[in-house]
Amino acid sequence: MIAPSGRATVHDVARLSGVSIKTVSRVVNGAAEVTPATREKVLAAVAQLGYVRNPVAHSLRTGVSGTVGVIVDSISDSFFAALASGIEDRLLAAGFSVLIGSTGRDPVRERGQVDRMLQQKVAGLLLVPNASDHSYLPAAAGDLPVVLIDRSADVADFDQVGVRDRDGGHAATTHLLRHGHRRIAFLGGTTRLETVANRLVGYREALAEAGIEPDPRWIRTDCDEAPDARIAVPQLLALPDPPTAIFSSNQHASTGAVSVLHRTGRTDVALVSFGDFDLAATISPAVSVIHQNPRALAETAVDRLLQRISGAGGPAERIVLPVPLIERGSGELRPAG
Amino acid sequence: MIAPSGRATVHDVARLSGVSIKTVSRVVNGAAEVTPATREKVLAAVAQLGYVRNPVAHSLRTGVSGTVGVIVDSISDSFFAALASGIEDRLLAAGFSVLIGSTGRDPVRERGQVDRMLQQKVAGLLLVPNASDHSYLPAAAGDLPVVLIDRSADVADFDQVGVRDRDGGHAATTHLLRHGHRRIAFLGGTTRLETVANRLVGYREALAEAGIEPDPRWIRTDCDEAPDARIAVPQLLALPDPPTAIFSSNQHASTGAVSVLHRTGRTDVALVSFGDFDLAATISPAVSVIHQNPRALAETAVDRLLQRISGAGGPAERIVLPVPLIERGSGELRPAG
DNA sequence: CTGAAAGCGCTAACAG
DNA sequence: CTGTTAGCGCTTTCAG
Repeated sequence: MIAPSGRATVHDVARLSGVSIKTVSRVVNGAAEVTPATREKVLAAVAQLGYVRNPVAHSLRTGVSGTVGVIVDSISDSFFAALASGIEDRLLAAGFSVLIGSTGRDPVRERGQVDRMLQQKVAGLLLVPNASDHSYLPAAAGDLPVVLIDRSADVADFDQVGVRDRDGGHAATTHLLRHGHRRIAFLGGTTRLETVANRLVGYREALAEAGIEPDPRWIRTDCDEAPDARIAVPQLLALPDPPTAIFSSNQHASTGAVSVLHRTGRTDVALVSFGDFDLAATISPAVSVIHQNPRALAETAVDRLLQRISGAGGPAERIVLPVPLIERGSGELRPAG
Repeated sequence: MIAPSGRATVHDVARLSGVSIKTVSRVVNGAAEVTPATREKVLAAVAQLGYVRNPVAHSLRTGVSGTVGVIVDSISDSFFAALASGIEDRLLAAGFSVLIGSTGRDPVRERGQVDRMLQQKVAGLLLVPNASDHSYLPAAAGDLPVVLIDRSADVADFDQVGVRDRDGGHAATTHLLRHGHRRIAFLGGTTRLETVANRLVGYREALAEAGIEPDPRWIRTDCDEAPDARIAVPQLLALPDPPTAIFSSNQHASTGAVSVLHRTGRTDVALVSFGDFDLAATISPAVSVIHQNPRALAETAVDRLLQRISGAGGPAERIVLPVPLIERGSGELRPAG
């Protein structure tokens, strides 16, 4: 007969096993100095009562909990959803619970989420920071382990794991150049996000290496969402000397671009997307992508956070993951004529 | 000068405002019986110290927290991601934090997530139950508010909010029949999930009303994921008298079906998808869907949970949301010939 | 209307 | 190696 979890307390276990509550605590927490015999007795009582440590009391006493806070732009966005999912899997395996929050890219909401999680005494924080002032973070976090994901904040004190944005932008653009394109458009969101800015730098560098000075009208940094791209792409294609290829630097712009290209029968326009998306591999032509692997990002970030939580120190580190180019067809199209 | 949140305690506030900690507690919790004058003094001290109630201590003392547990099949699945996102938005607005967990449709993992959340003393639980035994739930949950989402469990004690699965299946099939189809395939996952089973019932009923006895081979209940559908659809189309239309009862099967239809040039096959998905509206032909609105589901479920948390009783209720049919093209294709 | 004291369940000193 | 005592920050009898 197992009692409902969480009902029995250390006192119950102590009484049943005939030891003091401290000894119970020691056994439960795996402290070394307990006689095997006593340990057995306690463990038997624990099993019999179905005793589970009350995490709330534990947290109040120790000041930390078995919960990690995760803060992303949006939970429904496929990239962040995959990221959050990877994080949850790995944290669960390590015995942690996940407190989740979204910012909607609103700095005020982000701040609120951070504060809320700090109050909950999370054991660590995984944060995708917005493009905004983060000077509050070091003081707010104190010595709480924090790992920044994807983007970095404007403070240097934290571990950060991201991807080679600039390399990805460079590789995508070079790939299109190699397939004969000279007029290549850039689609992306606000360059206030360093990731976007870096992808744009990679694009510019690749063009410069090919001796190409991009027409400013090719560069659209107003495409944060799919509908933006559905407006931008037709405008690009209506230019006097229209681009024959597009490097889309985020998945939303990519899906917008794909949909409008398909709808207008312009599937001859080459396309490389930074970030994979649903159906990218199966529409025709399939979309070539720079693969920003959210699960790898998740695992790397969690592992780093767990290191920190377990006290492994060292200075703040910046881990940068490579982003392979996956050829699927759309990026290998050659310009007409 | 505001102190870092969470630092000051009731004692600090009491000392500064010259009252007892109990009075501070009363003011902070909005209890009625405090003199306006004292209240002002306390509030001033609270503001000055940047006092924020320690939720952990509060939770230990009261037995509940300001956190709600949310358990879904998968965080990365677009439907559940949208659902979780809607839940988070609405709970945040109500001042609650969100503890999230996924089950991967594994009953053991589900049980573990539920237990973990109960231990954390969540204020309520939002659960998408798997097709499995839930007899443990009533005892485990005790009087904790629980709202089931999308699917119901095999126990009757809980509120549940879902959609009209059978109506949706019926409407989708009838829609295809009206456009001249007689041979309509059903694509779906395991009928152990009541939602799938009900959609299938709707499909069968609609066919029966049209005097059609479906060929058993038209009915594929082995399509839980996109790749399954990519295998099933070509097999369906290779039948002697192949279906001219498909009712796909989940988004994954739908994306799989779409991709294989496009790749094989069979975009003449009519398709209605239960559940919307990315790009459904913008590929060609655009995919007609039965719209299973995850945000509406989220809001309804959260509202019901908040009612329960605030003590509004009443017997367990089953709330069923309608699912409109959105015509986009693929569902209005007529059979060839 | 307000305060003193007890205790939620746990862990950390400090003795024994 | 083990037990006693105190206290994390909060709410809550029960007096005043």
